[in-house]
Amino acid sequence: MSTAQGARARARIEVTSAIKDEARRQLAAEGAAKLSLRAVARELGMVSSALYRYFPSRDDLLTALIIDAYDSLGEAAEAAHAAASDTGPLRRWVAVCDAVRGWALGHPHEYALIYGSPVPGYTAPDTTVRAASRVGLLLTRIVRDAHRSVGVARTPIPVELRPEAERLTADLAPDLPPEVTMALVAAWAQVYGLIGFELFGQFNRVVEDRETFFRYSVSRIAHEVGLVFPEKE
Amino acid sequence: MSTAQGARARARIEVTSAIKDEARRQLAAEGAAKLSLRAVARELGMVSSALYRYFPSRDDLLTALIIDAYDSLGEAAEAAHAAASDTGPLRRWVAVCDAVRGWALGHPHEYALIYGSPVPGYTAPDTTVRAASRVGLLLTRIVRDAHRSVGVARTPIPVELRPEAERLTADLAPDLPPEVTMALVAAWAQVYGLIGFELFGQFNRVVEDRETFFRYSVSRIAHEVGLVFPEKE
DNA sequence: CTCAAGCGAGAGCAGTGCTCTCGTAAGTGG
DNA sequence: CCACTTACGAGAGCACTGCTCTCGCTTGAG
Repeated sequence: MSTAQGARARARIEVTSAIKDEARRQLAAEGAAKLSLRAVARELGMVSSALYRYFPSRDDLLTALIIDAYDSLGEAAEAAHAAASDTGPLRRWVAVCDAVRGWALGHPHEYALIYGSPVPGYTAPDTTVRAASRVGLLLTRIVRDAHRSVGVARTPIPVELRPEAERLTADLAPDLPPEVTMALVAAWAQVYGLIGFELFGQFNRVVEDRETFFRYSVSRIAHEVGLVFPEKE
Repeated sequence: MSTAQGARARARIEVTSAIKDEARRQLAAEGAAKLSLRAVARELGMVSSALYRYFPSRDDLLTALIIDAYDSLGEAAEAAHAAASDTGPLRRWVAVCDAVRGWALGHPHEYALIYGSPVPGYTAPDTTVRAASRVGLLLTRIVRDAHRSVGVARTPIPVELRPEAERLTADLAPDLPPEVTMALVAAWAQVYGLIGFELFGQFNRVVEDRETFFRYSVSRIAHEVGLVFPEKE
């Protein structure tokens, strides 16, 4: 139904994706700030005003790129998870984190776009939310599986956090103990912190062997969410 | 020697700081992307070209703002530390982290500027490094004090990380065990991750009581660097 | 007192996002 | 099969940006 319904429509999605491709190229090359509609149009051999038939504004183009980036990152993470599906939870956890880091290093500007400072007056439309949560859901799944199979360690949480933890658990993973959901959310943020520091140069002249450092830190974070530590290397 | 050496020089530093103030205002209001030299000049009643007598380019203005932001953040952290100087290490740790988070929430655009995605082709000049490391040094000091007074817990690190950990220790805190320095660097990155996720909206519709969540998470991270956990509330 | 240096003003260049209008080509209803 | 609406590309134009260059005035050092 969506295929071959008029050459017009087909051409439209083709041009749309050509615009996104060229925009992604410029984004990767120069960063979001230097992404220019006119330059994209120029490169595609069209005039700038024509581009507005496809994206109503530069921000809309950026939003489209952001969603694609989330999806690309999510796919990379899921692929890594699938490749490690026959190993234990800890190794899968590390594999997924590694994949996220790898994607971030390979697509620094796109990573910055989705996890760095948001563009000026930008608030994420709901469309992005689903794409954005893929990695988080994946990590949740790993912990959930681990919980089902071997059980996870728990650290008590203070009373004032209990309501928060229970709401979170109900939303994310009702089958997990609240302590774990809590730690899981924090863990994901912490992994993001490690990647961000590396990517944005805060580790320059501080950490040298960043891959080893990352793997180690991420393992410790995994321990925090209850994944058993002394899993066979 | 630096005071009152010619009205010319005095006027210069006055205008320079007036420019920075107005630029900071625009930065806070609209974000780095919308900071415009011409708008700054306009607001100050001068013509845009005059501004180039003080800052050779827009990037140089931004760099100046970045250094000031680092200093402002560092001061906030150090003030919080001083205010909690008669308490235990864990509470001081939490106080400093809290101050950093507070500063970040109060200056989101400036925080984004220094810890979010770096501006386009920008590489931090050495001038910024010193200002940038103030918070890290402060956290190091807390852990170092704790180590001297009560000792800190250690978690063994894998062999492949030993050289890294030892180099790091030599650079940062020779009096600390390598396991701790290692964990400390990771901890700082993780704290940054928590703040970043909150600031950039990743906790929207996920975490509600963010202050409590942050304090708790930061306490757990403190535990990771060996600060004793069951310190009296 | 002289004179080079510092400074502000203005014009100007190349670039940007975005709007509007105008022909033309494509697909649709009669 | 033909008229008509719709989608689209081109072009001109507006307001804005960072940045450069030149021109005079002011200032402070020699």
